[in-house]
Amino acid sequence: MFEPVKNQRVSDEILQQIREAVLTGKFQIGDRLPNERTLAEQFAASRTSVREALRGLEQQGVIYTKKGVTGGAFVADLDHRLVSRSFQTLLKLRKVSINHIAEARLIFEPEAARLAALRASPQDLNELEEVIEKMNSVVEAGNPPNLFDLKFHKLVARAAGNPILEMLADSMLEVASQVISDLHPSLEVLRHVVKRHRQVFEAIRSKDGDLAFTLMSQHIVDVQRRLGPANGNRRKVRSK
Amino acid sequence: MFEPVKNQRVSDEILQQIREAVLTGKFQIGDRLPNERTLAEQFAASRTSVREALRGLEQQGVIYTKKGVTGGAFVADLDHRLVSRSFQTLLKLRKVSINHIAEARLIFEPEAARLAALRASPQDLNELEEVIEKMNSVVEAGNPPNLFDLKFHKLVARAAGNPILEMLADSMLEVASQVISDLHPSLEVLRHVVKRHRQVFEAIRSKDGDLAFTLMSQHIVDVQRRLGPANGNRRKVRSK
DNA sequence: GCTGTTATAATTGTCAGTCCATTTGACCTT
DNA sequence: AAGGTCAAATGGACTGACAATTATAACAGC
Repeated sequence: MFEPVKNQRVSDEILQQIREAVLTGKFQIGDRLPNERTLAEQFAASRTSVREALRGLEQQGVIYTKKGVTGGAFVADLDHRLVSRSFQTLLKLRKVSINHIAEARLIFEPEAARLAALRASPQDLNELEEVIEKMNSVVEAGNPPNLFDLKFHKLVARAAGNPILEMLADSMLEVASQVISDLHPSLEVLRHVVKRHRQVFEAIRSKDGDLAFTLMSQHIVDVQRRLGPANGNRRKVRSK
Repeated sequence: MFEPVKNQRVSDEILQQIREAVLTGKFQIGDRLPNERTLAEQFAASRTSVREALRGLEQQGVIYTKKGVTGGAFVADLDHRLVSRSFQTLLKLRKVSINHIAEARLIFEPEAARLAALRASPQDLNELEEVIEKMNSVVEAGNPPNLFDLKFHKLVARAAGNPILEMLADSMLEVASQVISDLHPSLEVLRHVVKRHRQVFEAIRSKDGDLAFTLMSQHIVDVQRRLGPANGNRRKVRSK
């Protein structure tokens, strides 16, 4: 019924005002905010409070800061990573199991592959191919290819042209990859993964959405099956 | 090739360390962190830097602070609201459209319904039924039922037994529902929604996953079709 | 014995001021 | 020209002090 009269910290009030100014376009992407001392003066507050506000905005991804004479606080170009980061924190803190992630991936990634087949730009295709080849050479050199494996899946999600799918992929893969890389898969397994990536890529390139969907599905189930023995209770559902 | 030797702010280093400690469970939800002066001492840094770190963690939703003698920084029980908020920020900045949300819903909600049919507990079923009836009476009384509509979809996601789906539903639906409620749907439309919810519920209760999937799919497409005319540029892809 | 009031201590919140570090561009020297 | 030096602007860090808030303990009055 009644609102708290005034309880906010000074730094919160400042944060709010700057955030609003940025969100309503009073500052454009890349614009530099007034320097800390000026802001403190304008808000009739101490530099300390201004700085605390700026740290908060930085964490929100709204601004970034640079040092030096040309430095200052600049308006950042917000993208889906903003959501990704908070979602990741949530996943980590809530200790979501690897099985839950696998299940969610199995829902999203095949659809992402299907959409990618319909929407991928030439540049998307180039990047996909490039990352597959990189993974291949790293694998053949006997090194762990986690990063490129990850990147492939992220690129597919990006090619799907829906930032929500992209942010989902980013969040879940980031969390899952830590677990997966701990398994130290064999050379044979890794070669198979590369092969699968190539197949998915070909399906996307030839705009065969259904095929891309199916292949991605199989790929994820494959990898998941390999993880399976390590943690028992997967796929007990679906059997119906 | 070479990494930057050391560039981080003191406050960032502190933020990182505390965040890690919380994420790895060294501090449990509700635990109180040492007070600012102690932290400053432990990190061999000033209180200012510690405070900047705390402001950052607060924005991440990892901690919250209270004043007074029993006050301090406490590990927060992170929930979806943070993700929702960043979602809404992106929506405001038009980095995400309502169509993207619709597309994502169409991917995961039917699957959630299928899983719910297989996994829903008796209590889930009770709650689902209850919320449908509530929505029905609100609709018949001529009031807007946004909250109960929302709740139904969230409950389905929860009944699916995968916290990731639940978090997603919580974050995305919040945003979607605002847009939908702005359309002030007619009594007729609302009655139809209630009917559809009942059908989905029946499918879940009778453990018919495929039926639940199909019905939920249709339901979302239905609602989406009604939104369609209001904002032109949906489905412009796919046509190729 | 209960109730309301008053100290008191712990803690965050805020401030002003100082100095340091980094970065860039202007100026100067060779 | 090339390279070095210096000055200025800016964020980064620290210090010490005080204010505001909150729970608890002690106390006074009835």
